[in-house]
Amino acid sequence: MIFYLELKDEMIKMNHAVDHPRERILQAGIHLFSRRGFAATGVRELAEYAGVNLAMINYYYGSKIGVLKAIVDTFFTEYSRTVLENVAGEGPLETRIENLVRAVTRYLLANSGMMKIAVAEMPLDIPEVFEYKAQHFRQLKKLAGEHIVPLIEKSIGKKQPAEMIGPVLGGMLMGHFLFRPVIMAIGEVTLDAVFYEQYIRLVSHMLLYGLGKAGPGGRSITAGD
Amino acid sequence: MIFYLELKDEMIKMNHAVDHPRERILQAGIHLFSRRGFAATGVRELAEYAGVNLAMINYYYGSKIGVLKAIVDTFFTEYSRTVLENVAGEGPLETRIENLVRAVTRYLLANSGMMKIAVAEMPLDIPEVFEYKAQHFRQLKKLAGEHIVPLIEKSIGKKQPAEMIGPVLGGMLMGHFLFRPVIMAIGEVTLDAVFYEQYIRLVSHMLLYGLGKAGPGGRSITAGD
DNA sequence: GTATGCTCAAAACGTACGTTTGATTTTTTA
DNA sequence: TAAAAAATCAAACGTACGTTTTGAGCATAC
Repeated sequence: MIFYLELKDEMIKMNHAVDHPRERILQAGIHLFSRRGFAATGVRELAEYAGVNLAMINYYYGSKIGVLKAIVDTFFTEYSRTVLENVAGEGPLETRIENLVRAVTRYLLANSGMMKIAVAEMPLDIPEVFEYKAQHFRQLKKLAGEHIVPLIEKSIGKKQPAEMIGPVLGGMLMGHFLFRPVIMAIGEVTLDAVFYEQYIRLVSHMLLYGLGKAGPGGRSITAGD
Repeated sequence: MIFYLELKDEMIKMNHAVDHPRERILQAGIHLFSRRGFAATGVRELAEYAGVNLAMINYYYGSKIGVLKAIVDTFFTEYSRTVLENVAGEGPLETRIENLVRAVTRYLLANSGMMKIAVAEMPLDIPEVFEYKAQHFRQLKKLAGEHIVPLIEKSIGKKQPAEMIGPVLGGMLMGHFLFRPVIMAIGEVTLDAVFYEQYIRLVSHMLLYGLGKAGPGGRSITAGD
């Protein structure tokens, strides 16, 4: 369950925030926006799914877009924190990368709805929403510039803009979850814990060593380093 | 300009297919759906942007969703062909990967609107549309299984499901273009030909060698192979 | 020359949209 | 416990939606 301590002081006091209409609307928004799409989801549908009165949406969030902004805000905040907590530090590169991939994958697995909304469902033609997304993106770019770009430079030995590497990495990590509903529907693979453990190791390996032959142990690069 | 020879025989005969209302509607759909979103775009808005009469949309495509399906169909077909034409073959891995990244990047650069629609704007709650996407995804999965997975196995030495690698690769290549409008708005980097040449080399390198130290030349892995 | 296909403007179809209102109930405060 | 504040409700606001129909004008094909 997701908490939003920064939203309203009163929510901190409450011990059943999950049952609060405000939270119910948010969860309904995540569920419906990520499936039907933001524009295709009606406020009546949203209210019914949340089990609250129609007027409560505008009462708590001001507008339908207010719900969207709350979702996007939560996602980017939590995503940034997840990346930051796992990419910083001084341990060996292999450990840090695998921890990062594991943490981000687990977060996206638990919050793929929010991710889809944040990445794909934002109506960028609304200036207010666009600026909202740009603001969060600047944060992520700063994060990439401080922690990821140095790694790239060590590898390629050339300065690379943070605008390049952030989306590439993000897309790499998010790609699976954007297609997850379709992958599940095809049904030729079971998306269980075993799958994701293998997935995390695959992505970590690709991130560290790429497709190039890395030797039988899969770690020949660092072994000879 | 994009041609759709598979749509209708009559289009092949025409020498000004771009001016044809059918094509104008499709281009308008790509432009508007990718910016406002599919559900948020009205058919009157679509007709006006295309410069055709409102009734022409249903006349040619049956419904608003028909326009969407035509766009998605075109994208997946062209995307698959682009990947296939550049990943197959017997040349050195480095060359094939860089050619693949270059071709896909160029295609996505020219068709980022269609990509965004195909990846993000599909109303998956409509069974008909869902099945449409699943069908195309199966194709892509088969393609990945035949041409990409063998490369992975060479590197990691372990069988990996095609469902894993496809979306990871796709996300890696598409990530930048999903965020492109925001990147452009931030405006700290110019997305010109120079940028994309550097971008292609970065992604190719990451795909081949990852973030691991690849030596001063950036090719130490294959050099010692 | 008449049939067929294409394009148009305009109108109407019923439905659904996001938001607001004002009254009513519940909770908090003093 | 009485007054104030917050929360919840049903109903209505005007607008926009996707689609279909009408009837006319125009070109091309048989």
